[in-house]
Amino acid sequence: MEKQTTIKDIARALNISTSTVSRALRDATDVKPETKKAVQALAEQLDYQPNKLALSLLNRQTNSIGVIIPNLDYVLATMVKGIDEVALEAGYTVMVCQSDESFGREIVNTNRLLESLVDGFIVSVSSETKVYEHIKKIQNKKIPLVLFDRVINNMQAPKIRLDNVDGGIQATQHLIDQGYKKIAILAGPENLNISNKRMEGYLQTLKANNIKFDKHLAIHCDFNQQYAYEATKELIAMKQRPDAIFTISDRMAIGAMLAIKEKGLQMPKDIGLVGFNNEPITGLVTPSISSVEMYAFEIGKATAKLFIEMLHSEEDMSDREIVIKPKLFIRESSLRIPIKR
Amino acid sequence: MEKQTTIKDIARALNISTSTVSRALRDATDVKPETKKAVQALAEQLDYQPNKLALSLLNRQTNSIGVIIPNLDYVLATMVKGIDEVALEAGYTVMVCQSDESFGREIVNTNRLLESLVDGFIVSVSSETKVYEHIKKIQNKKIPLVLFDRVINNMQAPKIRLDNVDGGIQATQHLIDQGYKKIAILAGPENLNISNKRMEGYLQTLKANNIKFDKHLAIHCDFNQQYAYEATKELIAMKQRPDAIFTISDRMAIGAMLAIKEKGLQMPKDIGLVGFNNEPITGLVTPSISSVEMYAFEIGKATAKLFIEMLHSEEDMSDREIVIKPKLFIRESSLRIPIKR
DNA sequence: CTTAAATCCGATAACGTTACCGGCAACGAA
DNA sequence: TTCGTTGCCGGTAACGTTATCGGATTTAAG
Repeated sequence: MEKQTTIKDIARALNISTSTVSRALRDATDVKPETKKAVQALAEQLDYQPNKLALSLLNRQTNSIGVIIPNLDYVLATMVKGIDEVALEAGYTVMVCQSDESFGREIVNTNRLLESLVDGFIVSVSSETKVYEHIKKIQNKKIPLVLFDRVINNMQAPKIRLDNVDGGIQATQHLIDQGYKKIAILAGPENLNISNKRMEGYLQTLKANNIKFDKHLAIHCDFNQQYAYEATKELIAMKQRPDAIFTISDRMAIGAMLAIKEKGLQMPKDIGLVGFNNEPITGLVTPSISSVEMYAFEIGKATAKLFIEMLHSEEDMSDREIVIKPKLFIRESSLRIPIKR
Repeated sequence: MEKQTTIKDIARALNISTSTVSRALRDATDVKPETKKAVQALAEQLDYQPNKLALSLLNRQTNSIGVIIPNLDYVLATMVKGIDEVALEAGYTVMVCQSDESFGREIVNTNRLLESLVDGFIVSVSSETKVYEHIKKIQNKKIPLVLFDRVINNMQAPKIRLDNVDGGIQATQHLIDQGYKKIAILAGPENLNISNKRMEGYLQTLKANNIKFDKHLAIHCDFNQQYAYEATKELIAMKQRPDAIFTISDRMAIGAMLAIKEKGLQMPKDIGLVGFNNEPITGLVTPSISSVEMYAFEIGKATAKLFIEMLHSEEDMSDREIVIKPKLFIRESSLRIPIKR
């Protein structure tokens, strides 16, 4: 990597001062038109590009956003796409750091970006993360922070998230409406808030419909297809097996589907299934799987918008919370009774 | 965002010079132990973090890598994961910019990162990209560049890519071995190199097996499920319809599968299907779809390794080309004759 | 012809950090 | 006592850029 052309090179070549070059390039008023032209021509010729580093150092802003996420699966990749789009539009560059669900890597990533490389943070915490010192550190340094999707509940920061309780309600109520009586739930890790909220919706709905909660029908397992497959095998091996399963992700729904098929049970007749995320795959498998759409792209865009608003506003926004409503998409896996309109 | 503590703050507080503080923090030899301790203690207390911007400006290196990719679908997200892992290990931060397959956004992203924000580039071009001026600009400025996956053929730069021709050969030969006679191909956009190479493998294999190429059986369509669905509908509506389809992505294979099912044809009996990428979904749909594994994670890691080697070496590496061998995973969609071992 | 205003430009400091050089003590040796 | 040698520290310049101020020259106005 060789030395890039700088304002000094241009100044030297034209025998003028760097100040004048700087002004000429920014098309300031107090530069003679000829000088301006000469400078701009030479800049063009030498392929001059201003050094952002120097500018950032001077202005104390980098015009870049640090995005900390646990992985790049379908949902988060979609959210990042939304963030990216809005950020690009607003002139910001996005630095995406994925922790691969590792607490340690989340901390490393955060610290790296903290070294004055970004103007602020957009964070979704990993499933391993139970302690939030590294996030609090961002706040202590008064650096703008927005939480999204996997938000931290008792943290004073703007948040954008899905109404996960409502998602749980929609899924569960739908299964009840379809005549399912023993509804199991495959939840995620116990400390994962989005999972717990979806389960809360499930519990609320059972109660509202006077169905007693059977704790054997609620299984926490890792956010992954294989575990869901195992867990489902256990569920449907019970003497009083459930007649429906609500999984809090589509990956898990796929795992459940595999176990159900293997056992030779029919969906939706013998057993109903509802997933979460509404990934494209849910419409492609047989039977197609009902799933709760979480509008990931919109959440991403809303997050970036809120973040940029925060950067430009003096107002304290730490109480802001944007909650997106999910929507159940009903497909074959849970539709026993035709929907009336 | 408030002012962060700097070396000056510490110097002022302890009534010493910034030079001494700097040395004390770097644990240099020529500082009195007491001074050193005092400085380090105060730095700890004030949560001092060195300003990377200032360092980068001084050392002319940022320790970050710009990654330009067309999207964040399964394959590229997996590759990015690989890049990320190696880069993190080596102390680099990765800036991922996706162009969303837009030529314009690719240029914007490149220029943004060019403003001295990254030490080099890892690039996979968008499917829209037919002109490479923005990439050449990187090279003109003598900034390290590595191309991966969707490489640019006639560009003098290190490349890491899949042996796409071989992937095409494996898929096509397998279909021929399974007794399919009229094998169609769903290719991507016409200027997309990876697509053309896979097709080249297809053509070579036909020739090697003395099968005449029928140009009506080769369809170029957008890299997407919907178009593949439409194209397949046309293919199987032909009077002499193909008895097998090779699609150059799994997304397209899914589209083809939907069209085939809709028509009531059976896989693998009536029609065989082979996809590309070996996405998890191929093993989950019914029938499961044979697909060519491209080892995306390994490609990502190899790319980052080569890139970092390039940064630290004086040697000209622009002739380097790492080619990864793909491997066909045979599943239900194309298996008519049991494989003998 | 003088004065005020307009036009154009350069010097300087600053952003945060480190490399480099030089200086001042204190100390031991001659 | 004198002279080098350490040990410790401070000053300065530099990375690339811009904001600010002030100065010089030209132009316009009286």
